[in-house]
Amino acid sequence: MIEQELTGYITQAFETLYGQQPEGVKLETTRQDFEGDYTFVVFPYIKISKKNPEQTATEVGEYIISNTTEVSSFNVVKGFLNLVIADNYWSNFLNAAYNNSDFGKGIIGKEQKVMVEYSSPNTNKPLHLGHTRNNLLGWSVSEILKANGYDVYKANLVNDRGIHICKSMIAWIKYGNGETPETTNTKGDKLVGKYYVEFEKYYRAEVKELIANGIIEADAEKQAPLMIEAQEMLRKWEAHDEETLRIWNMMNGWVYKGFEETYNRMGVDFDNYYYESQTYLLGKKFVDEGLAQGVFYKKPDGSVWIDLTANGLDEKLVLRADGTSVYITQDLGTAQKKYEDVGYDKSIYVVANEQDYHFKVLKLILQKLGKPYAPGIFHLSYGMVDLPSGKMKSREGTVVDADELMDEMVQAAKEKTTELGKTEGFTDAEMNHLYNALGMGALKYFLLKVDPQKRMLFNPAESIDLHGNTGPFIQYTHARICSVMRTFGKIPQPVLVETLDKFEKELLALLYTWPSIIIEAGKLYSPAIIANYIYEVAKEFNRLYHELSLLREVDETIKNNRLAMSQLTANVIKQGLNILGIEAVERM
RNA sequence: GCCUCCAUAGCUCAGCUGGAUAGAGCAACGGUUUUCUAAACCGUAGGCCGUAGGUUCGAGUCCUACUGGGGGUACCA
Repeated sequence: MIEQELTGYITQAFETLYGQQPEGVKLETTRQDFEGDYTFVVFPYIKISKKNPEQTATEVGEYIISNTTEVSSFNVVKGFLNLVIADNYWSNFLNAAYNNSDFGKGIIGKEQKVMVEYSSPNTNKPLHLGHTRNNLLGWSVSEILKANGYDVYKANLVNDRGIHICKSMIAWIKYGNGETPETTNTKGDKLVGKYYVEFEKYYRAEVKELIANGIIEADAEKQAPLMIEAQEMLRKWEAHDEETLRIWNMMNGWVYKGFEETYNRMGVDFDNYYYESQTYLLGKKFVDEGLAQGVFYKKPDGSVWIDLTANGLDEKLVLRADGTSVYITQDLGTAQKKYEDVGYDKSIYVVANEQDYHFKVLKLILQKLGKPYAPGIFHLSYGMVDLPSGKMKSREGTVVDADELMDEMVQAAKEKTTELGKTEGFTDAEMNHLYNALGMGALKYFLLKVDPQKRMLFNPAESIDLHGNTGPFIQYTHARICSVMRTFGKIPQPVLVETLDKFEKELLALLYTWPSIIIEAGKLYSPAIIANYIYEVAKEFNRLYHELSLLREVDETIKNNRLAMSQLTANVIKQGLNILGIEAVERM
């Protein structure tokens, strides 16, 4: 990388000029308004030079000019030394990157296995906007890690047992009249979700009545007959009651079929599935292990705890007095199972930030138990999605359903495409494919361009916009380049040159950073970094496209180079879009 | 109460390990097409970076306090 070479030269310059090496020399990219590509800030080093900032910068600049070939000129503004990289350096880069089919691909993760758990839905209701962010994030982070050379396993931990499932089952038994997805022509997850809401409705009515009879709310919530029934059903489930298991299997089956459809449409997939109904028992052997090691302790009632107060946390229950496991017990077991399955070096959990405490505890317990895989555990904590109307609550039905959301986005893309009327010669199938690619592109980009850690606001009107910093804008830029290439009809070949136009140089300098962008996105597990970068690339290209001619350029060398860098731009955009799960269409 | 995350333009977001005059998109206003795709490009306007201190040659970025908001602190998952 050029930056390392430059820092080396700067260190050399100090050594020769002032007889001492500066520590930790850093370079930054020069701000737009100044001339130059890289900037060295001399303020921290004037102690070494014992000269004023301007003088120091000038001397270092002169040394670099006369001792290197990469830097063609420099200028000094106050204590800032701006270095201009020679045009032929960028020309060389174009040549090298253009002929390197692996350009952008990293090797940091070579020989390392990483498991990414995401989605992890409950099977009592359909997927909504929050899951959509989770799914897209998890899938995209997996792609980023692959691009960094990791061996990636995508895992889904299906939350298929518990009181919430029983609620849907009770409501279906009581009020369902034997309805099935087939008889009602409803997606399975939607049907089950409908009964979850039904349960809540009848249950609330019962609670209200009890309160009217003078019972306080907290007690009413426990005493309501429906709740007692649900708990009874959970006990039956744990006791392997045949009829309960039959209904449970049947209704979960409906849900899985529905989820599969949604996942397919969203373009996400999994390599390993884990079911909580199977993993909830796995944690129990940890309990014995922890007790034996003295990491856990038993209270008189028989419940098992871990004291984390020394780590600034609380005491945490790991096993109930009746011997049943809790959330954390199950997750301990699952972590172990995953490790046995793939032997991961890293294990990423894509789970909302409301679980921060849980994962802190999980990792800490595994560390205390001396598990070799504990240090590799990382909770990718992402922010919730808010609506302009406030928070989403599934029990109250104020959610944005994932399927409906996708429908709306695709519909909006269809309307816009029809309005622009550029799809002459498309078959109906191609047309539908395009609407889908654009609608999903808009949705995915909208959700992924925001830093995962931040909570975000989902404004439907804004998400449907296809201009500016959006997926379709980037897709458009790609399609535009493809169109030029179709007209050109050949594969352009770059030619080494000594001088470049300002726009060409800026585009090349931006493309030059692509490999480091992939590395950074991998370190931070952030698709947003990829999204913002390809947006910059698209904007920079559109600027060049507007200012300079490609096919109309008369100088053959310049024309070839411009086309080659256009092609390289398209390649980078395509790679970036694909990492986000967005299709790079060739016509739109 | 305690813990934790967040606060940047009217709105949605960038701003890398502290560096020069804080950047985009949307919305508003104005301009660019005798066609290499205008889903584009250019311009105008819009900011005491929540408040107050501190560290530093230098702070949106680091530290402290405060204000406002989210989440957590369950023998729910």
